[in-house]
Amino acid sequence: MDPPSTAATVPKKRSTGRKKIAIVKIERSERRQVTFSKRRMGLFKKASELCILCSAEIAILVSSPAGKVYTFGHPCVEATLDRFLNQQQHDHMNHGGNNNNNINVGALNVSMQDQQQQHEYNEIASLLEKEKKRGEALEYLRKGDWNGNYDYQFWWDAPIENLELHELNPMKTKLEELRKMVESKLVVDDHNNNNSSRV
Amino acid sequence: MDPPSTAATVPKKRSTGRKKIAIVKIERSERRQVTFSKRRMGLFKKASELCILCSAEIAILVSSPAGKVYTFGHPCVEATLDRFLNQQQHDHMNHGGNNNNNINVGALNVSMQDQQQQHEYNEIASLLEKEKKRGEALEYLRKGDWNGNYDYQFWWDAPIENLELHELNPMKTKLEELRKMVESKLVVDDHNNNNSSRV
DNA sequence: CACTCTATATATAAAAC
DNA sequence: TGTTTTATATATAGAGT
Repeated sequence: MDPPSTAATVPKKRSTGRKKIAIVKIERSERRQVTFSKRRMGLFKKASELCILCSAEIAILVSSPAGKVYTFGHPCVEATLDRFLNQQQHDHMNHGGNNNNNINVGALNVSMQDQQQQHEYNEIASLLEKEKKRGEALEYLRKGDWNGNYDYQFWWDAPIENLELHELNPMKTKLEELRKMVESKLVVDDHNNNNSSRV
Repeated sequence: MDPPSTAATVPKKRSTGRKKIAIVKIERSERRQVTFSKRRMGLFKKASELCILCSAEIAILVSSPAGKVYTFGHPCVEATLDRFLNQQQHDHMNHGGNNNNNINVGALNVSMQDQQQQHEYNEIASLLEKEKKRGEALEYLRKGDWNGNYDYQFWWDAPIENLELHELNPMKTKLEELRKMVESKLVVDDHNNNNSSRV
């Protein structure tokens, strides 16, 4: 049902929709450029909203691989930069144990910067911890305790085809442990829920 | 499977979902704070992605109404800022010749610092993504979508303790299949290598 | 505050203009 | 590169823990 000659009337699908992409460098320069452009705008928009919604000030400097530098500022880049540099000289923020490594060499220094970055680091580290906890049930199964030396996240990730015999034994043992866990769980559940699923 | 309208047992909707908001200053300080926090994180994440995807450099400085200043930088704030501000005296990072991870004032300092820290940040961010990915699989299973059509590579990632009986049966079946695979592999290996490991 | 959950608002990857 | 369309992937507001 694809009349080549009367194509004009066919409401052709113009897109397959947004695709998921991995966050790794986009190799095709054309795509990279397009993405850069789109995302830079999106970023600036987000920044703008953040400022308005929360009465925050912001300065963003982005340099594209091409070398061009784009900036965004609210109320303006200079103002925020000034404030930032200024605060560094005073540096009276809540600095945990670090009083002021207010070095002041050159126009910039790292004093507070370090603090903040440390904070960011801590934040994301905390997130990571959380995520890890979610997989707590599996942790003990993670590779590392058994004899293999493969860099797989989980021992079962190892491609069996490539394993040596001595590596398979501990694997099998673990698998059986796992199976037992499952079985015992089944019993418990069966007991509690009177659900007669057969094993 | 239709709940007998016993109001008390009805799992109440926990949320009405995201609401559209106007981009104007949020007056309630509590909400403003929460929003600031969420969006700042989102902004930094976007920035991070932009950098990775497009090999861009970036520096973001945000001052919250509370006066705190948060920064984000890739590869680090100074590098980008410095480039923007003064191409002249960018050697401040070397601290007059001593360009290392010296510790000066205070307990923290970090001077060695940003690059290093940023690197760690990136690494941990990457790890976080990984963990999140695994977490997704867990989540689906925990939610009872075991029989769903999610194409996760590792169905066994499910935290058994939290699974329900009906979720365990298919799991067990699969575990046994897996075990058989291992066993058969053992045989092959045994045959080939004449390694008398027992199963 | 830090985190979860849900329902929705937004941001965007692709493709074509 | 700018814009528009389409189909989806993400980000998040609001409420609760």
